[in-house]
Amino acid sequence: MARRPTVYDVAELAGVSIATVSFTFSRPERVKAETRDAVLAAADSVGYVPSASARGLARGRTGAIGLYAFDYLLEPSVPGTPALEPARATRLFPLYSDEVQRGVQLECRARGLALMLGSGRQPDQRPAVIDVAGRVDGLIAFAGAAAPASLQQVARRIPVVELGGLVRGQGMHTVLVDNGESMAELTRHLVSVHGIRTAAYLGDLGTPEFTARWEGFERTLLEAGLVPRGRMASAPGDDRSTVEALERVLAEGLPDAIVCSTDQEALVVLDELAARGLRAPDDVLVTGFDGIVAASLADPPLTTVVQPMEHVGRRAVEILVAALDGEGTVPESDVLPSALRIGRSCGCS
Amino acid sequence: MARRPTVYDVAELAGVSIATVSFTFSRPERVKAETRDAVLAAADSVGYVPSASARGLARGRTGAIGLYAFDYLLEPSVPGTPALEPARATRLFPLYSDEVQRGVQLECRARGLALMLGSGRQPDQRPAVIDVAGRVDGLIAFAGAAAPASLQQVARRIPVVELGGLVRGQGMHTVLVDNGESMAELTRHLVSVHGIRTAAYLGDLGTPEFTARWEGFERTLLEAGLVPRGRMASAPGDDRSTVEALERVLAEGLPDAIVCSTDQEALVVLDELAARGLRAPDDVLVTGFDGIVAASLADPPLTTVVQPMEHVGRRAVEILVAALDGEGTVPESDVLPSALRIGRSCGCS
DNA sequence: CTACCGATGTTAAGCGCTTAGATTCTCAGC
DNA sequence: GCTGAGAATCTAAGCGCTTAACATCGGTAG
Repeated sequence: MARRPTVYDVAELAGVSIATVSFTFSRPERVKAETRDAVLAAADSVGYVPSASARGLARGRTGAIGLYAFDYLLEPSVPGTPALEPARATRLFPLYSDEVQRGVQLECRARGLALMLGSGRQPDQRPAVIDVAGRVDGLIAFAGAAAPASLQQVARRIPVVELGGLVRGQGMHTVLVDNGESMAELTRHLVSVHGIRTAAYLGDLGTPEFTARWEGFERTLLEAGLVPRGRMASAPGDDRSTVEALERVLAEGLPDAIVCSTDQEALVVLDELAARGLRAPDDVLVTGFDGIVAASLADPPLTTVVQPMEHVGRRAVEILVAALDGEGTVPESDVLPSALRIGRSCGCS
Repeated sequence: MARRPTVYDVAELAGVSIATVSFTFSRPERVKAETRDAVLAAADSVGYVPSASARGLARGRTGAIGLYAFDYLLEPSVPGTPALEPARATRLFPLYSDEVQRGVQLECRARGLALMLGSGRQPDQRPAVIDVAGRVDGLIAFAGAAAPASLQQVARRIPVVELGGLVRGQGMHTVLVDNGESMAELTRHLVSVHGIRTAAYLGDLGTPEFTARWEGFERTLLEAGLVPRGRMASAPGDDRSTVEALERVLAEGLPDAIVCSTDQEALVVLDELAARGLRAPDDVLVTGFDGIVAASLADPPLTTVVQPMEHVGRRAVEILVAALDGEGTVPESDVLPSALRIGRSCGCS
């Protein structure tokens, strides 16, 4: 590549100072029309591409926001392999985070913001989230994707939205649904409509959202005078852990219902049950949480709580922008509505 | 926000020069272990987040690559609206570009690269692709998303992969499938298996890929001794144009088959046919191209050409990285395999 | 004719980091 | 104790852009 042309090259060619070149782009009204045209012509002719690094350094802001996500650790699908049919393909994509990311993207587009994507796979030792944070004016992170301490450190400098996180201090915000109440509603459905007496729960407590789901489940059963079986540790995206959790559940004897903390886990459960000749809802009721595409494509379709994923993403961007614009009243925490979606996995027709 | 701490702050606190701070992060082996620890401790204590702008400016590279995509112009889905069922929801997401983007993302993650997303919605007047280009070390763009001239300008400075584009000059690369042959194969299927005599084509010629598809279709019909009806202009994502194209087709009389340049258009065609009391494949055969999720969820499932979308994205990143590493032999153009997928919309069982 | 003004440009001082090259330390070898 | 070679660290010159502050140039009002 040839050396990148800079403002100096453009200025020289146009016969003006570099300040004028800069003003031509940033505040055209301060430059006489003909001068402006000359500068633009010069810029075109040398192929001027302004350096965002230099601009960011000089201005103190980059004009981009960052999204820090999990590291999926997916092995690449093998080329030449026949494409999966949709019920399978959608197990991998789009998942919860993909739908949220889409909302972030759409909102960034609408606002003319560039979006920087990062995740945990950086080869170096320093926390990768710091790396992303250094590039942007505001950061959105999925709870659990970055160490809370790193996030708090970042929040001291730029506004941070931790999706599904707790607000712990200045500069931190969160967007989520009422996980506890949503899970409670789902559980009440199982109790009052389907009359379950025993229910197992699969999921972990890695983030505040997950904790709230478990608590909503537990609370509801207790309120109904039922005794929840303990929680079996299982993590979305880690099928192994889910299978093991299910095995432990089955070892205790088949409950009336298996409530999972996410759709992803519930889908694994459906598969594993099938592998053992068991079927939902005939042998046991199964439910999920999130409302991902694959949930409705499953057989039977999952009964689940649908999160407004696109809006979670959009709202996060809105909050960031508000915080960056220095609006006084940026909410720390924003709770969006979710909706119970009845499929057939809970025994409804 | 407090003023961001800089290397100077860290250096002062650790009692070293800024150079040492810098080396601590970039070449730790050049710094004595205890000094290093002191610097890291100081960095932690002040909450140091290195500025990527400054680093990028000093180093001459940013460590990020860019993806420049279409501007969907989607209106936000209204919160509180009941979620669409999957056959509908997947009409909006994930589409071709989303699947490709996913490949780009996965490959970037695997390589520890940050990914900058941009699209045409920037409020200012200068070409938005230039803006993205200024932020990254290499750029991937969907053909048709950015003006060819802008892309060529960018390619003079950083490597560019135009997905589905033509290579026009130094620094430009492309990744695509053999669109002409794939479409020909699809068309041959219609001719030889289903014995069609007349076929209409819906699509535009906006990019080299689209042109190749049309040519593959036209050529195959001619080879079979059939006379292609003319091409009706229609664009994916612009349903209005597709509906109008279909109306023009119907005005000429129902052909045996309607071949669409993309799945998105074919799905609109299925809908519109249904609205007129017509049904594929009974009344007319319909085919698509791309292999998006919605294509298999349609009723009837679309017969289509499946592109290796994830791999298109991955390959683009690989090419960029190779070009950035200055490897001698970076292919200008990379043709990936595609596969015919028979659904029921072509009349197969 | 002078003083003043707005419009248009220019000068120059950074922004926070990297990195040649210079300097200082440390310590083995004599 | 002295020397020399690395090792460790520092000095200082940018990287390309923005922008406050200042200069210039008609034109106007008094």
